[in-house]
Amino acid sequence: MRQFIDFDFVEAVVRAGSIRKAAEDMNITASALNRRINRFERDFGYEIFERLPAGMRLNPAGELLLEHIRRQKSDLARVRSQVADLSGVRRGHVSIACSQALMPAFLPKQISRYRELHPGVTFSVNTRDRLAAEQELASFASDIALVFEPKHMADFEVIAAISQPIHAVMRPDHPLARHDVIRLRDLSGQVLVMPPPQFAVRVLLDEALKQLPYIDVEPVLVSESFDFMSNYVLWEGAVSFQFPIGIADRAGLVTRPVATKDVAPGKLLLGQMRGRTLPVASARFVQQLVHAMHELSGQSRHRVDQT
Amino acid sequence: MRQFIDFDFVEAVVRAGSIRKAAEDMNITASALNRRINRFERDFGYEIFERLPAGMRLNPAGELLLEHIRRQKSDLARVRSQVADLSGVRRGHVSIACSQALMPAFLPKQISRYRELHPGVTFSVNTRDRLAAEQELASFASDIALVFEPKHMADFEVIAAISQPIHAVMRPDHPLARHDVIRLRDLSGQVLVMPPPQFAVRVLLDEALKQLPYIDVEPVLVSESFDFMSNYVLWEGAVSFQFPIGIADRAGLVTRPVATKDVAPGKLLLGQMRGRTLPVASARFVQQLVHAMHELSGQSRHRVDQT
DNA sequence: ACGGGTGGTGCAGAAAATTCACCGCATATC
DNA sequence: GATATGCGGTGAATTTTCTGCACCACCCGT
Repeated sequence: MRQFIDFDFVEAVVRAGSIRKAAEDMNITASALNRRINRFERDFGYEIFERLPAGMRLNPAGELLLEHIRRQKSDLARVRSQVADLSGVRRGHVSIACSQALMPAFLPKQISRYRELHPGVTFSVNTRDRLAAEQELASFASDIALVFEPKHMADFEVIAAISQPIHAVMRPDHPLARHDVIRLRDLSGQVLVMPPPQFAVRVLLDEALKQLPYIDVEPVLVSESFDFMSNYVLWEGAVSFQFPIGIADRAGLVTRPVATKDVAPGKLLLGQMRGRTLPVASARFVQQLVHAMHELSGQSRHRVDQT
Repeated sequence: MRQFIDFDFVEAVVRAGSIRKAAEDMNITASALNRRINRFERDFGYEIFERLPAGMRLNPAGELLLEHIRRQKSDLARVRSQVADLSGVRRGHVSIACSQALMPAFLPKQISRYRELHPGVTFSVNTRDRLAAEQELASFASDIALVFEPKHMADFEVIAAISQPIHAVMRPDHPLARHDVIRLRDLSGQVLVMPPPQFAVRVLLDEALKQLPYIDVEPVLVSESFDFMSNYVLWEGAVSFQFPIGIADRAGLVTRPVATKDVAPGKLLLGQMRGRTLPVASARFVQQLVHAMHELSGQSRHRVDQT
């Protein structure tokens, strides 16, 4: 879009930190960029950059403006997507920030199902922790987020939530595999594999273990990758943990729920930027996700009731 | 702002209905305007105008885009006002759509008081009925609305509300002037002056009169102008009606409240476009209005309690 | 058939943006 | 303390973009 070229230049300067670097990024002379920025500030009525010897930094006014620019662009994208929908083209792009557990099965399945209906829609999916996901929503870098136990920030609007009891992952020949439900005390003395302390699975486990200080449970292996942890369990007869939504059916591994009276279930939250109107494609996909989550929630509740 | 020139041109074409007329309005050649519009549509990716033999009309995509343009401009104005506030300039503009009753005393007083603190802030005030006021909010033509008994539409967000018992307006020598409170039955046989049926005062009176069909009350004079009605009462010994907020102290006229058990009081509502973040100047003025309305409500309630 | 309205186009000249060459300045570096 | 490097800013020439003019094809009501 021709009109937002000045906005683009402002953003480039913010990113690069100096006019000369930004000019190089944008394939333009520093001189020309300098003039554009100065003219823009004159038009806008206020300076938006601090001129430091080392380069340019946004001042508070600039921060406000940058926020406006981002909101504005995002809104235009929404309008364009609605217009596309109007002419029956069904195009668009959906960007998602989510936690690891959605990667093995849930999101691939949902996205492929959605693309069967609307092949014109493209996706970007990135793993982000609770905090990073929320920041991406706030900066309009992602449309929707799907994370466990996010710190509830003001800008995070929860669209749907489901409860996910933690499951233990092990080989079929593991002694605990005979249990239908794993109690916390069963873990005493077992070889355990866990994610680092800030991960939702670990937070919930640690919280529960604080109640039973006499039990000896220390992970022998800590990793940020659930994929790696699952693979490791195949080799040493160890026990790993994961939310059921993150468990891909894999030969050689079985999963057993951990009793929810021992360990509180994790909350998976689907969220967006508060007050934002999502583009058509994203809004549709959110609808599908909400539906899928409700189904899942019904199933898991059913399973829990059986135990 | 340099960047929104294309938006301005689009709006001009929408207003004028044809490129040639719009070109004249914008002091530019039709040829140049035509190119701009075509280039814009090419950049945007979709046609936004229908080319008719008679001229140009927005298509649905264009409607969507126009809405975006308006929202966008309004948001930029808000950002600019916030920035101005940041640098301590205290500038800005407040546009108000309100009913007649606010014109004689309330708004002049409030605006002058506000401008004593912030002389840099300018105002525009227009009388609008309930429906038109809400439409102005929705199209961002007005920041705030102050109307009686608006039809509650989805986009109208009520910020504050006060109750206003209807008052009768008459000369001091009128027989009813001896009463402290006017009962509905007292009006029987009097010479009455009323606004047309859609006005809030009239709606409330008609509603009350339906309960007492045996009373003979028909206005001898109907006018849309409360100012005119008040003036007329000075000449013929008639009775007119108005909300107390709309009554300017005027020599030769007295007002008496109509008993609220006979006629329901009117509701004066202060509102804005739902979900919108108002510019700093408007937001401040709204705060002042809310305060003033609360004070007024306290007074009137006090007065009502006395009766 | 006509006159007045519409949007659209080729081309020459006007206007605006970009480039290139510099300047002054503050900060690192030796 | 001299030097080198990076920064933002400016003047003049050049390139790109845009505008204005004349004109076309079209539709409509008379």
